[in-house]
Amino acid sequence: MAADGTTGRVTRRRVHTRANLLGAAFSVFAAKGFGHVSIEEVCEAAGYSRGAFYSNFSSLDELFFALYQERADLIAEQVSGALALDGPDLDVPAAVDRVTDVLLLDRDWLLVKTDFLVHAARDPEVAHSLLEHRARLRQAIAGRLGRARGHTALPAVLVDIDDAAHAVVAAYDGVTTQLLLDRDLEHARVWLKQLLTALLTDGSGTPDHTKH
Amino acid sequence: MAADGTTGRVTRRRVHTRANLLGAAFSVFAAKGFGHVSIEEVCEAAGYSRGAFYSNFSSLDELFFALYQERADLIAEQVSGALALDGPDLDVPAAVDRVTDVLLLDRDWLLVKTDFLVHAARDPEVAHSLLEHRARLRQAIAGRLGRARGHTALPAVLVDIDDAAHAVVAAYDGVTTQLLLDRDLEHARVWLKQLLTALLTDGSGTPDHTKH
DNA sequence: TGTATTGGATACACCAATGTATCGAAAGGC
DNA sequence: GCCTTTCGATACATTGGTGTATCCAATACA
Repeated sequence: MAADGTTGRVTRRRVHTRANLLGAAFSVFAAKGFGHVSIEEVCEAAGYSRGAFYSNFSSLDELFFALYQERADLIAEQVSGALALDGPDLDVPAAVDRVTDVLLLDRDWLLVKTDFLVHAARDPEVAHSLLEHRARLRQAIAGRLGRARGHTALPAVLVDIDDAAHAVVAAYDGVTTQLLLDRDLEHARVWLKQLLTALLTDGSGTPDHTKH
Repeated sequence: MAADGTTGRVTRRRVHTRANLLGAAFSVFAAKGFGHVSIEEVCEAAGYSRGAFYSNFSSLDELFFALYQERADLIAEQVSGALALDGPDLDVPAAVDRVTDVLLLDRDWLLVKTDFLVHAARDPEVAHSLLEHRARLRQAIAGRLGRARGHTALPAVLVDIDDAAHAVVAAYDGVTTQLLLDRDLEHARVWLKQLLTALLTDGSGTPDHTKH
């Protein structure tokens, strides 16, 4: 049998090999891009034979999907953690800093994520799952913004907290795109903070002149 | 000989078939994504044999690159046109509207462009050419913003016109990502305008309550 | 510890795509 | 309109990846 949820007997090395395959796949996908990767390459990188692969997954697509889910959950957790980290409210700039660091740290993840985006853009079902992940992120952000409200006034056009959260994600996506091309992580960090500040304050905030 | 610049003799149907191949490739790439497309598929879609392909290009990568260049130039022209369209200065909102329409109109182009991004992210040479294209866009935008200066004040954090142009592109990228997933063109248009307004004004602009 | 069961390796047949080499047919120069 | 050059079609050999079927080894449970 393949990777169906039914647990006929239990397993132990199975989960191990599955994890290894996923880990190796992550590296290979990041390096070559989904669509330029063969099942054999993944197996070789993980140190397994193709038999192991087909025992755990039924296709590359399935593995890719599982891989994305796993990592996306992890990131979502980290972001939530970074947002919840400080006290009951306030200190948006600090939160922005922490989130920025979490989101932009791992170039490999950005690559895989973008591959997945391209994949999802052509498959409504996959797209749905990605949209859900993004919704989760937005909720965490919106919740955090709600707690901080009153301290920082939003610009007139972003009255709605939900809109503000949307804007944050859009800024993140925009900066990600640039970062993928110029590989300038430091600049991306600064830049994302700058963007978020512009979006989340009404302009009367600290006129921070931390320029390139 | 293949596709070298040296014009031994002239041609005529050659340019025609080349254009056909590029056109067909655009559709096929948009539908399936680069990396899931074979040379044969492109040829079949264009109504040619593989001989024709190898006579005009030496690899799929080369064709993809040529395709991107062609379309990117076209878009850049359109954007410049839309920006230059109104008088010597002013009317940022109108310009925003026109540019928004140009940039988000063609889903197929967004798909191909994102594929190209993913491709470029792994190949510095390709990345360089994409960065140049983006720089051209930014220049056009910055120029336009310069002419409009004084009428709309930028937020404190975006003092530099160049930074503002950067922000516009980032907003575009961010909205593109969302649009690829939810396919809601109308919402994306509204949303991009909203974002740009938030970024390009100091918050004292029209409190436009055009909400979803 | 023995044994029923599962996990993964090996071997196989198969297909799809690639790149090349050759040839007939357009097209342009004269 | 002839003849040379170029373009593109066809045929071929080759490769690389896929999926399946079979078999041995590791593992859970008694």
